This record gives sequence, C-alpha cells and structure tokens, in this order.
Amino acid sequence: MSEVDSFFKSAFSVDNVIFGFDGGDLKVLLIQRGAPPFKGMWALPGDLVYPNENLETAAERVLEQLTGLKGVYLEQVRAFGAVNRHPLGRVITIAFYSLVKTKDFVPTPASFAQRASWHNIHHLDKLAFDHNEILHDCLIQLKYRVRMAPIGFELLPPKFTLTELQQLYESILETELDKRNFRKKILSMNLLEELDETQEGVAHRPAKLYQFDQERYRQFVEQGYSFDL
Amino acid sequence: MSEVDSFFKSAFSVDNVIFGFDGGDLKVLLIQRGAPPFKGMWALPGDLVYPNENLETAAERVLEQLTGLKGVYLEQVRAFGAVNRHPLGRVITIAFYSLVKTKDFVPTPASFAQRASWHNIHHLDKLAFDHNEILHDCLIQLKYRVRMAPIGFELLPPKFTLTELQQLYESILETELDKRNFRKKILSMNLLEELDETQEGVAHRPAKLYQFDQERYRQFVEQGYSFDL
DNA sequence: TCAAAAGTGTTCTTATTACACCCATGG
DNA sequence: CCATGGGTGTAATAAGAACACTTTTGA
Repeated sequence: MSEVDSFFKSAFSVDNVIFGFDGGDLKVLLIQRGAPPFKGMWALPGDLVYPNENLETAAERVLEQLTGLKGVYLEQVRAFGAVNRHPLGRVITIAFYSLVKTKDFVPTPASFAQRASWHNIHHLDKLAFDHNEILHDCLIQLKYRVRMAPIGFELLPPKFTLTELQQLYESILETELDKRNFRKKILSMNLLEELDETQEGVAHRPAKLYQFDQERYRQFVEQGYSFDL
Repeated sequence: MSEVDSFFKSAFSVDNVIFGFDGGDLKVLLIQRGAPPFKGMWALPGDLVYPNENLETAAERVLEQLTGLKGVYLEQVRAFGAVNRHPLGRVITIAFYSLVKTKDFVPTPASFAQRASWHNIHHLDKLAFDHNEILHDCLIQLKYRVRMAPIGFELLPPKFTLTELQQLYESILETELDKRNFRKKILSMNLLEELDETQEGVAHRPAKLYQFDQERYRQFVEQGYSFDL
C-alpha cells in the first residue's frame, strides 16, 4: 500500500449523545450493540458519514433513524480521533449532542432492532469504544450551553411548569436552586408566556403552565440581549 | 467503485489557528499557499493527519514545522466537514487553536518556503477554503476560554507588566477595561507573583514585572477554585 | 382535614462599576 | 521641567443569596 493510499484507509463517523429529561434525572439514549466489536455493550448511536453528506446531516440521520424525530436541537462538540479508539481501523468520530422531548420519542424499527433505551446519565457502565469520554465531554458542553442560551426548553414539552423547568436545570447543572430566586430570574427575562392553563390530574394545587416565546427571544437577541442564567 | 470503498475516498486534516500578541492587536499566523488550490492566497497552516497519528499530535507537528515551537498551548475547537469545503475531494478538517509568544517564533525553513507572517485578526482578506469561518469560530472559542482559564499568559513573555496583561485581555475580548478594577481583580486572585524587577528602556516611570504562578494555580484548582475574569 | 406542592417579598451580603490625582522616570 | 504612562482607593449601584409562610387542590 502506498503512503498516499494509506491516508485514505480511514473513515469518519458521527456519534450522537441524545439527551432527554423525564422530570427526574437527565437521560441519554443508548443502543445495545448487536455485532462486534463490543457486541452486547451499550453505545452511543452513530454511523459512518456518507461521502456526500455533511456532518450535521449525518448526525440528523442517525437521530431520525433511531427516534423518528426531525428538526431537533443538535450541536457539534468536537472530534475524537485517538489512533486506537476503534479496534478495526482508523475511525475519527465527530461527536454531537441533541436535545429531545422524551414524550415525542417513539422507538422505530431500527431502534427496536438495536434495543434502544434511556439511561440515567449518572449511573452508566462502561460503554463501547471511547463513548464514556464522548458522553462526558458532551455533558460538559451541555452544562455550559444551557446557561448561555435558552436551549433547556428543547427538553421540555411546549407547555411546562416553572417547577419542571427548575428541576431540569437542577438535573443538568447538578446543583440545587432556590425556588424564589429561580422564578424571579427566569421570569424577569420576559421570555416565558404565562398561559391560562394549569396542570391537571395532580393531587395538589395545580401549577400554572408557561411556554417559551421563541419569537420574542429572537427579537431580544437582535437588540443585543444575551441569555444568562 | 464500491460503496464501501467510497467511504475511504476521504481524508482528514488539521488546521491550526496560531494566535500571537505583540502588544497591540491580536495576531494570527498565516501562510501563503504555494500551490493550487487557492495558490497565492493566505491560509491557516494545516496538513493531512498521518494514519498513525493522533489529532493533537498532527496539530503540534504543523505548529512545530512552521514555528520551531514545542509544548505550546493547543486546544481543539471542532470539525469542519462541509461536503464541498475542499475542491479536490472530501476532506474533513479538525480545527485547533494555539497560543504562542511571538518573540519565541523564529521562522523555520518550512515557513520561509511558505511565506508565513502575522496578520491582524481584524483586517483579513478572504482566506483559502473555509478558513475565515474556522478562524472566526476559533476566536469565539478563545474569547470564552480566556475568561474561564488562565491561558492568556501563554501569549505573553514570562515576565510582563499589568498594563500588558490588560491590553492583552482588551484586544482578545474587544472591550475596554478599567485600569483600577482590572488590577484589583487580577491581583486578588493571588496567581501573580510580583518580581523585584521593573521595565527597562521606557521613557516614563517603569512598571513592575509580574509572572504567573502556575504551581499555585494548580493547587488552587485542586481546592476547587475556578478562574473567572 | 390532611398531604403535597404552588406561589410569593424582603433583607443581607457580595460583586461590579465609576471615577481622578500624584508618582517616577527619561529625554 | 515636561511628557508619558505607572500606580492607587472609595463610594454608589447592582446582582446574588438566604430565608418561611400562606394558598389551592385532590384524596
């Protein structure tokens, strides 16, 4: 094999850390590998990038094939390219994370075939490849981004209570927040619209529902506003 | 060509945004391309990644071949992989930025051959490939990181004045800082050691020289401290 | 009437901003 | 003795942290 050829004996893939939130802890969607290497182990969903496919497109494809979801929040984190990260050859992978509303997720045939399921982000075994490291870095990136941009809402249903929102931030940031201070701050941003609806079916005083006003946020950004929690 | 083969008709490269600071504006080290594509245009230094080479190693190699420098601060930003970003084929590039002390830079034969020179980061023409976009993203990353970690010192000589440090932050962050407030804050971190030396050869009251105490920073981090400017 | 979570303000503390003059040196 | 940047403190303002009780609903 010539030296030039050897440059092309490599491949690139995308791996997608799909985050979800069910009201309790932050979750990640993993698949159980059905073939070697690492057969039977849990892994991040991923695939090789097609020759005429952009990286983001590949990550969206992986996501849609597994969950049926399109148009989901997706962000690249970085490339992982250690020489021996893949036992079968040189594979550089580009890591993305995405934020989905768990209730929208309906397992697809592809995901059944691979046995996909949500895992608590803080109770994970050893994953295939270098996926623990990838997951770790994506989580760090999420913790940073969630404070700098209103992306947390991507993990919640369109209508949510302030307590749900607070619990979301608490589980991502791994910290406890003061209820009154949190509400004061988030409401003072004027990005939440209070609805004329309340929770139903709860055995206590029902909470007001809110929705995030995407259009107003866009206008604020144009005027130089920057989200900061 | 079979479909499997086509996955391997791709290559990956690294591109390195090398930042420097000469007391005035923030600079970036560019090379003038000597061969097509984009012959004659200025570009980021970069190269294909060798089959048995880690991404960071490749970025360090590019840097050393150009500048003769080793062991400099280097950080990955992200991958750029638009299908048509390289006119000759599918090349995914991993962008890094590095921080060097401009006085240490001695052009190497390799850099002469390529005509390397420092360019003001805010007065750039159109660069080769998607390098303007890469540079832009690396600069954004630097702006963020320089406030979260004591990496600014990598751009200064070991001994520096507080005014030099302030000017460095002002040029990276593109903002003006109040002299007294800046000094109060940076000195209150207890990360700077005041030396028994002063500036020489200046036509005014000479400033005290300081150096960054890397070891003390390491200890503080162990105790949970996190740098925040 | 009880349990469970919703909702609501004020005080204290800390961090950030704004601001102007004298000092030391070389030419 | 003049020009140049070095060096210094205080007051005002804003942001963040701490904290406890009443309300509404379903069971």
